[in-house]
Amino acid sequence: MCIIRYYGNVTGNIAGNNTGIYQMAIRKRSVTIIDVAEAAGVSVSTVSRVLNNKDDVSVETFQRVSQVIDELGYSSSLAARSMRSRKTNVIGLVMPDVDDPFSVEVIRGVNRAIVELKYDLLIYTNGDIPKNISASREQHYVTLLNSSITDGVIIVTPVSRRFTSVSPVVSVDPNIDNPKGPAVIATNLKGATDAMEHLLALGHKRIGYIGGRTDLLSAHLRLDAYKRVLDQTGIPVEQELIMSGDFKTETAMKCAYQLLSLDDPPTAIFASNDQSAIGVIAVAETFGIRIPEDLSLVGFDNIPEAAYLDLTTIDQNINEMGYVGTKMLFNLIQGKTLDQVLQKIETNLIIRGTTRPI
Amino acid sequence: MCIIRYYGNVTGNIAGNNTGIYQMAIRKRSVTIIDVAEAAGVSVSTVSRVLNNKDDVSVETFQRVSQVIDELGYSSSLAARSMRSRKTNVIGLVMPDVDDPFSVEVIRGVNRAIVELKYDLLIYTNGDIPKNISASREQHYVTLLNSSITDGVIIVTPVSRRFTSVSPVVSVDPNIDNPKGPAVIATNLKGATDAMEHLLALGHKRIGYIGGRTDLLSAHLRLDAYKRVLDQTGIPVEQELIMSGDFKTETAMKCAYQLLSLDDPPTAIFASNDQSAIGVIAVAETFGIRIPEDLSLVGFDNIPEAAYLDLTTIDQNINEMGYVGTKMLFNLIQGKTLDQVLQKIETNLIIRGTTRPI
DNA sequence: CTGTTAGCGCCTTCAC
DNA sequence: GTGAAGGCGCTAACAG
Repeated sequence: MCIIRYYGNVTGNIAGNNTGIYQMAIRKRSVTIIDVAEAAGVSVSTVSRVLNNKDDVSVETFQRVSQVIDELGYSSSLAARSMRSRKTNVIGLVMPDVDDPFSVEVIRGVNRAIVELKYDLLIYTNGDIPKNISASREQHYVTLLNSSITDGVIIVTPVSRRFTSVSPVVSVDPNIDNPKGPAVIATNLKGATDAMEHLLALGHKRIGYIGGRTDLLSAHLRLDAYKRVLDQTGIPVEQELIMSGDFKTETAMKCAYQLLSLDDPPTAIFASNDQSAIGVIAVAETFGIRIPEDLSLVGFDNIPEAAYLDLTTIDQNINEMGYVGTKMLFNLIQGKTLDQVLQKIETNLIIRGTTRPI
Repeated sequence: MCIIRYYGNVTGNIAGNNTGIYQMAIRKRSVTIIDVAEAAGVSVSTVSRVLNNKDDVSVETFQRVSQVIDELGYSSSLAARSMRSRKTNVIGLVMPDVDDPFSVEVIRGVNRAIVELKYDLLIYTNGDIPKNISASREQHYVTLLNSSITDGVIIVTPVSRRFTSVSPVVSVDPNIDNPKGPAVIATNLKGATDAMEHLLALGHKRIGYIGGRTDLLSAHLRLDAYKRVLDQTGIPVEQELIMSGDFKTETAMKCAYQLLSLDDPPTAIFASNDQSAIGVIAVAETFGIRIPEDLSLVGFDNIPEAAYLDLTTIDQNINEMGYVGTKMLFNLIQGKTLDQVLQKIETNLIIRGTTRPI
């Protein structure tokens, strides 16, 4: 008849767990739906109805329960809620690394969509996924969120081709050729081609290249474009002009150092991302090489810093990728079919001050 | 005897819910502990023991179960898990807005600590908390995470003085004078004082000020410092030199416009944050006013962009604030007592190229 | 319109 | 060393 609750009440507790002594009998707990029900003198299901704005509750009851909820500062447990109903109104974002301009831009784009769609956002990261990434770990994160607390997840630069999941999964900038699931993909080939053609149009013939992380598809595609464009123009591809970086400024500095130390140094450098380009700028300065007078430079990504540095680059619309991905996910959650399972986001050449005719 | 499962199996499902027709009988579900138990020919409790590394399981059983877990790609439901046991190994971060340099820096700091502590991070945001912030909403987010899926949460720039929560809560840069709970606080007064003294030391006497969001404590403290330093130096505080901004570049541009349009314009401007300083730079340019030749400029925060702009500013060590806050939270979760409930993070004056003697 | 009942997936006693 | 039973907080079906 009467529901017995074994737990003590704790408010404003800010210290750690004091389990150990009263382990079993007294345990901290927060206000539950039962507390609300008792206080309002109704059943739990009625409270649940109020919580979920069902319309089969009398106005009077609704108000009374609402008031009690307010007074008790009650807020339903996400865990319990999502265990019963598949609908949580939050979407998940699995990030390889939150400490990276690319990721931050994706977050911004996702966030923009979230606000529009009136969803909540849960970003999941273990801080250094990239260092030990694998398909199974990715699957783990997806399962963690999707089988529990989110209505769907967006995963950024995944290596997996497909995911097993109860709820929809959208990949943003997947790290494989032909993802099986819905994905937002960048046009790396076109972007890199544009960059190269821009340099060639300016009359550059000796063009250095600083590569990106070899485990990333985008890096390969950009290098492919570099080679292909040279090939098509009849300019020989020279190994000494191709450096292998890792998308980081520091490594790019070493690459730039090598390139600029060549007997016949390049008159232009295509850095496979903006952070690498930043490394080139730094090194060029120490060499007394002026940009763009002595050296033209093109980056890739168009991260916010690029504008400050007046860097010519390829805008990858990273923000838009997050935005579009979220919209796709939303449609899937709604049970709609996608017009485009693979959504391409166009790149744009942004000509700024680091390139000029030879 | 035999456990009957009413659900169908679905793998690699990427489309939306197809409930509606078989609503009750067939529902998508992921691999559960029961599936693992059946496949391994043991009971669920045994699987649970393996999952939690209990030592009362025979090596043989342990291995067999582990293998099945791998094969099935099973991963326990965060929701269900955290409903039974208080330990989830993930900490929560409640952000006012992920689309903001300050927030991004805090995330980076938290992330750094997370990696060290081998915890997982769940960042929660509804995208536009600042627009409708209130103590009750904050409490809502804290409860949402803490009563469910995290072992503790960090909340950034909260307005609440205290939180009711089962697990520990640490405030970072709280938006109130004397927070009741553990908090990491910036030394806004000292920082702003340093900025002003730097300008005075350079010989500036007419110093303009661009304020921040009036709902933020930090903005008030910085303004206080501005006035106090002038007072102590015997320079009259002039209202026409004090503009009220909102920490945003656009608004700061209007303020800068007004300041520079004065009959007797200031020779220096102290912008209450770097984003405001960026606005000043933009407007000064349109006025043909050179920085630092004609106008000295100091910002506050030292966001990454500040370095590119060669902006003299106050480094608030935002990153460190997130890091320290996370460490504090960790200690609380471990049940330890804090040496310092209020942890101050010192500010530093970073002199760059936007200030010089008058 | 409201209460009762039955689990969601998991962990934790308590038996054996 | 292992299994059975109960319940965490909640929602959804079914009665009334």
